[in-house]
Amino acid sequence: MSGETIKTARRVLEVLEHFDAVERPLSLKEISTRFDYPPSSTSVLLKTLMQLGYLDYDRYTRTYMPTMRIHGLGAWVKNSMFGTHIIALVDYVVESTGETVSIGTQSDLYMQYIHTVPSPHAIRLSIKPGTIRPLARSGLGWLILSSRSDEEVEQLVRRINAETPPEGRKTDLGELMEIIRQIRTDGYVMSQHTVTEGAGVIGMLIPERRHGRVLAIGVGGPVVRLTEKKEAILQILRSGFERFFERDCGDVHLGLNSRL
Amino acid sequence: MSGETIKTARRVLEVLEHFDAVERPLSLKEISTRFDYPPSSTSVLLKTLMQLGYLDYDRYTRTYMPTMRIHGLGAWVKNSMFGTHIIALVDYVVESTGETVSIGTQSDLYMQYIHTVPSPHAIRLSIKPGTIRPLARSGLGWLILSSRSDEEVEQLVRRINAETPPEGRKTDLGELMEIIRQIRTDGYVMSQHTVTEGAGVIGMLIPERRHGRVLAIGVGGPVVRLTEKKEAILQILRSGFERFFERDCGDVHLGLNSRL
DNA sequence: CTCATAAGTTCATATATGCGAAAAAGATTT
DNA sequence: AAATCTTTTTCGCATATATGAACTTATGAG
Repeated sequence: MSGETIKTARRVLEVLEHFDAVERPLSLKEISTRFDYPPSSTSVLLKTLMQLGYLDYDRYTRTYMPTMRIHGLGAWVKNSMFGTHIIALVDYVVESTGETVSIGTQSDLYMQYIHTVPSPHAIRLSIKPGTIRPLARSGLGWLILSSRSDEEVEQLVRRINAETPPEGRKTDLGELMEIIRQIRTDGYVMSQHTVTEGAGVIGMLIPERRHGRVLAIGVGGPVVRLTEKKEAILQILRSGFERFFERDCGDVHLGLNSRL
Repeated sequence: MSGETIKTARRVLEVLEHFDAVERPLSLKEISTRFDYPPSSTSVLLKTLMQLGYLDYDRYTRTYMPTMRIHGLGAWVKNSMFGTHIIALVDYVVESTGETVSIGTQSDLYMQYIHTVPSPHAIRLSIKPGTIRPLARSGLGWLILSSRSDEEVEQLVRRINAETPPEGRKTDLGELMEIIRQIRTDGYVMSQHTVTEGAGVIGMLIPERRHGRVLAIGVGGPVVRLTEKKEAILQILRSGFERFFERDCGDVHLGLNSRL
């Protein structure tokens, strides 16, 4: 499974995110040091971002600062991908459970968190939107797979194993199908310690696709807290669906006919 | 003056901006065609953006879609760079003049629009935030230069001319100093047809620096409309300063002592 | 004012990336 | 089911980019 990314693409986004982290102008030196980029590479990259309109450069303080161009990006995604009702659902579940709530979808052969609202608790599961997890080895990944046909799952597992390097862990189809059958029966997933020791997720499929994508909602937090209030969380999710989705959603599985 | 940018950096931002323009999932082919990128280069780039968390990929619709990671970037810039009072000033001037209003600053050897609020008119001057203009050949550029000492202006012009390719237009210091003296006398700039035929800008220096940066506010639009209501625009700018800035701003020049 | 230090730029070379052509995979039509 | 078309991936090679060392410029300390 290739994890290689284009170095410059990664750097562009690292730099822009770093400005978000510090929230002040930065010098070439500060960025170069922070990411261990060579100064000459950093200089060319920052000049490029200035030319493209994303940064401005003050010769007198010798610092770079983002322009407002960056701020406008992606404003449409929230409504287009989630609609006001899914956003309302997420906010409702955060308020009602007190935990971090995320929306996940299948992204290539991964499960990807495409939206996250963090818990107000100081002790919280911290998930950055965009984060990817193995599709066949994460709670929401299993949940999403449970919406696919057995044949599709088999095909995906074959693909995943084909792209796994020899030293990587292969996915056992039999074990995975067992997990998926259980999820289909329960109508939800609860996974503990699967990705992060001590952390878990309780999730359900969202009874609506967006842009052809299966979406899953997950409540994440320390396993101890999740275990204590598991039944409450499930009830909150169910009542959230009733409240924010118009149609009957007694059977939240989107069916074996996943190619819509 | 080197206009070269790193190809991949440019592509990263072109792709992300294109999603904003179309507001729907896109296939590799659509992106490749839109920008005339080779398919193999497009494939690697999109996979990289997925790995970095900015896009998700749906294998079934074979389309990419941004995640919410992009949406959070730059949210702090508005308040940090402008404060609520400069934002309020801009909105007030847009409402009162009916024209596009922008904030410009010196960025390296350019004047850069770092924030823009478009006019509600259908016929409006359209300026994308981040856009750069020659410092010595634009209205807001001259305005910003008017806040520098004569010595600093001379040094900048020398630098600009050194970086101008042989076939490019050199800046005549004498002519420029004449323009700048006039602006210093008037307390504002009105430029017509300088960058875009038929378009102009009326601007004043903002009586406050942010992060060490000189800021200029400009009202842009068709020359005809600007000429008609020039005095009104100047009055609106002045009353805006009085309203949104606490200190006395009778002399909006920030002084010859520009190194604060 | 001089010297030392720090930051940023330049340039030749090494390496990563981009490209085009071919191949593979998927979808549509017959 | 087979053929055809479209989209995406693969791979060897050409080109762009990244790097390190040296140089230049700017700043701060004495």
